[in-house]
Amino acid sequence: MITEKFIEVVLPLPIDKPFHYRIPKYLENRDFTRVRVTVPFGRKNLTGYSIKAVETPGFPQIKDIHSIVDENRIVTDELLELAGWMSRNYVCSLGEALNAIFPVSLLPPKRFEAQPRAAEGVPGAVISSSAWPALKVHQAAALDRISEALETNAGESFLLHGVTSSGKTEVYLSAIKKALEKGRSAIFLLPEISLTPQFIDIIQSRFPGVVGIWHSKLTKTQRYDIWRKALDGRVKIMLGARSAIFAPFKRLGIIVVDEEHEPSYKQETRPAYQTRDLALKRAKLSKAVLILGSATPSLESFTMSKAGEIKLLELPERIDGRPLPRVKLVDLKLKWARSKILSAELISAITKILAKREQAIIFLNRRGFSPGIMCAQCSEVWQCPSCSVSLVYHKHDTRLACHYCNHTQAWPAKCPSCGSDNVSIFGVGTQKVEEEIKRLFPQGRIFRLDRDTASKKGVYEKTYQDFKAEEFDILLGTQMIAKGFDFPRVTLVGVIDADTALYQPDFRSPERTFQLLTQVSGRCGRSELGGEVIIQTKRAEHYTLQAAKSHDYKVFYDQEIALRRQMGYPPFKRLANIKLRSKNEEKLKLAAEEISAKLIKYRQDQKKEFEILGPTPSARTKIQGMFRWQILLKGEIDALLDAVNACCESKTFGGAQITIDVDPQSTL
DNA sequence: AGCACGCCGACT
DNA sequence: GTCGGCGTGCTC
Repeated sequence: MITEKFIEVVLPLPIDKPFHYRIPKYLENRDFTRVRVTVPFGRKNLTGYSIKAVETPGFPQIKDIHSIVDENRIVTDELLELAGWMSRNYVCSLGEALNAIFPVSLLPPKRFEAQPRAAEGVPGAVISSSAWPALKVHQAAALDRISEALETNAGESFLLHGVTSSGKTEVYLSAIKKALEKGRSAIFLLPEISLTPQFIDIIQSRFPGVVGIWHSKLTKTQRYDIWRKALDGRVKIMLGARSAIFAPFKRLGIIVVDEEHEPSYKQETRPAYQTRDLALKRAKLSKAVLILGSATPSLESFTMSKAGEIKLLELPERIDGRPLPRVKLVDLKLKWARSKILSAELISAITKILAKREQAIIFLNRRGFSPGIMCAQCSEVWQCPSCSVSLVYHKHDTRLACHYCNHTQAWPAKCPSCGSDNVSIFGVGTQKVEEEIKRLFPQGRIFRLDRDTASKKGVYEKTYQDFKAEEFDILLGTQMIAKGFDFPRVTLVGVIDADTALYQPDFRSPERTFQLLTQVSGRCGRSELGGEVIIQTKRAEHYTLQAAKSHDYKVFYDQEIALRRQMGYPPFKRLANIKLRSKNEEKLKLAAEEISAKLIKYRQDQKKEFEILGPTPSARTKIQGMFRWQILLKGEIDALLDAVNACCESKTFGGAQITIDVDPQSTL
């Protein structure tokens, strides 16, 4: 009798169990372990991962495998372990984790031709000898420490803390060069917005022919081509946003996570991983060196460096030796002069730079004209009908717009609740600031860059070029002007309102505000012209603003970490947010209460320790017609994961959809 | 995740 | 009488 062979396959579905298939006779001498296979599942075919061979089928009605996708084993021990870690830590199935690492969308295109493999490990062969500037003393010291770690091969991790323009990039590039000289590969992660053509040019000129650029606009064929080249060694450096952490290198030597504090490193969709933590885990597994770099490290990373889990490397000086710009906090509790938006100090600073033919960047983290519309009679505030947020008045089309969905409506002639026609706007958005600057400085040339003006393709790049060419004097905008822009003639940065970001009801608000203020401040004083930053606030005494004023990360860290400890927030305790959504508000509330009761019972029965905060309606109770509630768990990570696994096993509950966010970026 | 099956409300 | 809502359960 012929013995049949079976394999265990995990599928990219939220089902945490393997399925069994028979290996058909014509495929019986192929190696099936750790390759992608296409299998019949229900009434269609799915591509999954064959994990191991099994002798007996675990199911009576077993089906045959349809086909094999990969010629050779792709799922290495390291990456299988990484997938297992993701599955537990981000509460997803093994198949979902594997699908993040080896996407089933990365299938060989129909017309894909295999190319010859590159000779691996030719030291120095792929590195350009020109254009490598000499390192300054702090940079060289940091590089020495990293080079040592590359030698010892112990999977060491570093936090490279360097002020704006301290030359972190040259340290990264030199460290990558060392890794490549040892025949190993490199992953270089950036927040999506920092992946600019200028930076791509630099890295490609230093490492000609071996850099793979991994970004969201690649076609399927380009994506597969780069991935394939990384797999067989023709690409040695993968440069990209968070998903580049999964580059399939077999001899990974170094991982760089630049701007490691950036919230975009947290994936918001399933599996909701934190790239930074994944990088730490992958570096350990591959015995690779990890460099986390930032001018304003996340509280998590800096705390790890204090505990010695990662080594702190510091670049305390600007590369050009120039001082950081002078920061002035303008207290808005004091009298207004000629404007209700711009303080006398900011007006006089703008006047000066216009006279000197220099440039200014004005920052406000809110687009639109006015973020609130209120009835003066009965205080009714206009909200989006499908999202529980205020509508924002946009002056150019005199409409009210929701910033969470695409709803817009006409300006209300009368208040729907009291009939009064005394409807007024309050608050300030970028459009209103633009109007105000134009009123005060009719001679000044100003451009506003926010999601409304930059929605068309090429506007962002053109604005950059035009501002650089001094086609206008004042660049006004939101978050998107805070990062990466380097203009030598910008000598003034104005922050219209530091308070809204600071007083968001979220535990990370001070951290985000400090990071943002440090970042926008870094936009000026980048040349011999010097620079000044003016921050408008009603809370000038706040430690976050005081620390931003003195450019002192450590002062900020000490204050903020004391609060985190006192309140039991990360990194001292961890969070897991159980998010529930439903169209039916009543059912949602009941489901949330029932899950909460289950959690309380579990905690009692198992004698576990963690806090259960809620259930409560989420800060934005309704988004696009869906009501949202949440239960926030706080405690040791293992206790949280066990509790979530025990109490929220199904994806729906009482008509509500459940998603679990481990280490949420924000609790809003 | 899909997709089928199944059981209750308002329509030609 | 049926069309269709979404609640539940299954997929090797």
